[in-house]
Amino acid sequence: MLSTGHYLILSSLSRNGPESRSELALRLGMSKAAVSSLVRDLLKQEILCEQAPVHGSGRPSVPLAVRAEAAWFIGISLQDDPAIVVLTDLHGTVHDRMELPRHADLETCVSSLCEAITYLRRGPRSAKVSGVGMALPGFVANDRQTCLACAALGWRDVDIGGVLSKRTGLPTWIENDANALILGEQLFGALRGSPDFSVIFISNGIGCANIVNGRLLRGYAGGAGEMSHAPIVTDMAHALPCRCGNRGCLETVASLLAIGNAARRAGLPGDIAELARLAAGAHPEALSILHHAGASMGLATAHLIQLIDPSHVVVMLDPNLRDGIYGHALLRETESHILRRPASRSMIDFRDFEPDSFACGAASLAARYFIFGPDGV
Amino acid sequence: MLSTGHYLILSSLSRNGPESRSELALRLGMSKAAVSSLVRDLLKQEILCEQAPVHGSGRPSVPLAVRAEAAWFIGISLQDDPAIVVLTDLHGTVHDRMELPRHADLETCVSSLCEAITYLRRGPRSAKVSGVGMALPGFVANDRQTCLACAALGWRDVDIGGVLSKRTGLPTWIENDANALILGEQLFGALRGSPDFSVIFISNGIGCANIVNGRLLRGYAGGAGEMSHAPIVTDMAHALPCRCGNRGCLETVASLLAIGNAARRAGLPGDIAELARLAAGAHPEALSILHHAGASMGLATAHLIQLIDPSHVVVMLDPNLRDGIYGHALLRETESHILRRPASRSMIDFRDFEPDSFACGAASLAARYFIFGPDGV
DNA sequence: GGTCAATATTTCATATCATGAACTATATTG
DNA sequence: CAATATAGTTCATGATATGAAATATTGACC
Repeated sequence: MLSTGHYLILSSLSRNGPESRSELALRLGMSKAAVSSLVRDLLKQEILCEQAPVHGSGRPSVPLAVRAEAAWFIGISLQDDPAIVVLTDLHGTVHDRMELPRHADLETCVSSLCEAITYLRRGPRSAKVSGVGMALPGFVANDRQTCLACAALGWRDVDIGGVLSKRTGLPTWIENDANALILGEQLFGALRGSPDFSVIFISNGIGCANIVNGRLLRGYAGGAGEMSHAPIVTDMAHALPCRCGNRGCLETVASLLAIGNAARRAGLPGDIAELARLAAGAHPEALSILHHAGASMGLATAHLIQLIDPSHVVVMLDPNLRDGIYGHALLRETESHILRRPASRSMIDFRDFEPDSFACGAASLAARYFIFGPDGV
Repeated sequence: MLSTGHYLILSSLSRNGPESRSELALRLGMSKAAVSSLVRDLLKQEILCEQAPVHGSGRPSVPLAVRAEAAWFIGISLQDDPAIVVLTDLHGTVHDRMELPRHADLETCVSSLCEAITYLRRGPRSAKVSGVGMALPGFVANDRQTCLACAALGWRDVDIGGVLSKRTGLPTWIENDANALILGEQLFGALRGSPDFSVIFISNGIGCANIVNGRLLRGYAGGAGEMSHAPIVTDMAHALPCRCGNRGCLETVASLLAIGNAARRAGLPGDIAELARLAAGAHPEALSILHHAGASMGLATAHLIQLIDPSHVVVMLDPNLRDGIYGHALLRETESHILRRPASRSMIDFRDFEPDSFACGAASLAARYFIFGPDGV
């Protein structure tokens, strides 16, 4: 069994990349003796490995790294249809994947997922698969087991975590899709280790999550990051009703669904790629719709930046939108509404929608437990 | 010297109020033996005291409490002119206070403050004064010593903490005014121990700070909570220029200064109390100005709630505004733009502006160190 | 090539700290 | 008064981190 000390080492190596025993001791404020002994255990258990020595003056230091093959994880995304199930290693690399229809019926859903999991666990790795994570578009209880509400699947108070855990015999964690995404980014992604950043994704809906002080910002009722229903259109003459009951929410103008609807209302094609092509050809209505959507998104992003002050905002969206007037309006509107920062670089990183992002984030939920331990250092 | 264990006990008692040794052991997950021994030390050092036994069945339990007189703190507010200096005990009760002119000149400012501190430290308490905290309207560096920028005082990169510390011989912490306010509320106030809440104050400027996951949300560059420059007026025909260089910021419509300016532009008195009186008498222009200001404040508050999801939002403002159309518009606009929560109670707590709030918050910065220890448990 | 200085890592006796079990203390209840 | 229940203490024990000294492994310099 691993102790708190072991987990400290593991999480530091995972966050900060390979480091020698001496560097670890310095960073963690522990004695070299303690680190040495803890590392010995982790090497014996083949969780860490030694890398090629680094030569300086004096005895070379031996960087220690987390072994990718030390543990494997299953990640499930119900964010969209089809559902995606992946098998990742401890570095978040996907080694195998499956797509299957997303079933709303709990029993059908669980059986098809379990079948996929059994398939992905085949072979010698089986014993080292350490947990399952699931991302879904909805609210999840604090126990990270129960889905409190999921409009897309029609679920209410569904103990999907408990059921999966019982059927697979593996510990299981459930998360909201945006939260899973940012937790994956924090553990595996380019922004690994950054203590303050945000992720926004724009698809049929709009999702947002924030890491602050190195931890996920959940809020009092788990509703933090609900950018999607930010009151953006305040001119009530133009505010559209939203499914949440209010009017003028961000998602009524800036989501793919909203853009498609607006286009159809104007007699244009509802398909995003086609609409973007029209806009690129200077079609005035298409330009207007996409500009309004992008600027609204930018305004909401400015609110986010002013309130939360992240170091980066990762924005995942369709390349057609990113490269056209939507992306341009988003950037311009954001930057014109935030206080000038000393670093003049843009803090917005566009990123393509990659199909496995959510499933990877889901797998990271289980990996997190392996790396940070039961107390979540 | 106190160990981590001692600070665990101290912070638990401070957060959760008096508890017996057994209750502490349960809450902190420590053995009764450990708690017993740690408490013994703290009693001997007169940091804790035993309260009257509570009788149940079996041996009565002895609640332990933090002794208010165990330590004293100096709190300085430069939030407004005059500056305020208070002496508080470990419970945040003000025992003595002084007001003095707020000097922009560093040397004059420091000398007058030191004089006040010397005066407040007179008498037998002197030895138990453990630290100094200061709140000022500006940006503070991460070391909590240097004021990076303060428009009201014209300061830039002023090591006010270092100077005060050297002159008084006491450890000193500097904070932004809103941050000091919320940290005081977290340590001493009614919301003590709540892990997710926000504080907004409305005076000549607008300040905001948030506690999330039990910690202050500072953001990447210390700029979190900058609600004051949230882009609220998006209709550029009506957006007023703001001192930050943008247009339509919240503070150009909702701050006392902005309200006064708007009133004067309309040929009305700039004084808030008088304006409120006119509005109460149904003066249409006064009503319009105050409604617009309050609704703007409410819109920004809705953004805050949607993004951060606090359990409470404490709003400190002039009673004249709270009880009139401003407060009403603020509440209505906020509630009409947030997702319905299961608990239908309002999450907004109005509170009067009390003159010593900021100085008390400042004192809490030093008290925090005494209670949580150097590692800030 | 040999020696020295520099740095990394390990060893080990020791100090610290929390624990569990047994014990003591002090109440209520009948 | 005995039985019962809960609070708090004592103490031997075990786990864990520590500091200092020893060992290991290199580059630099003569």
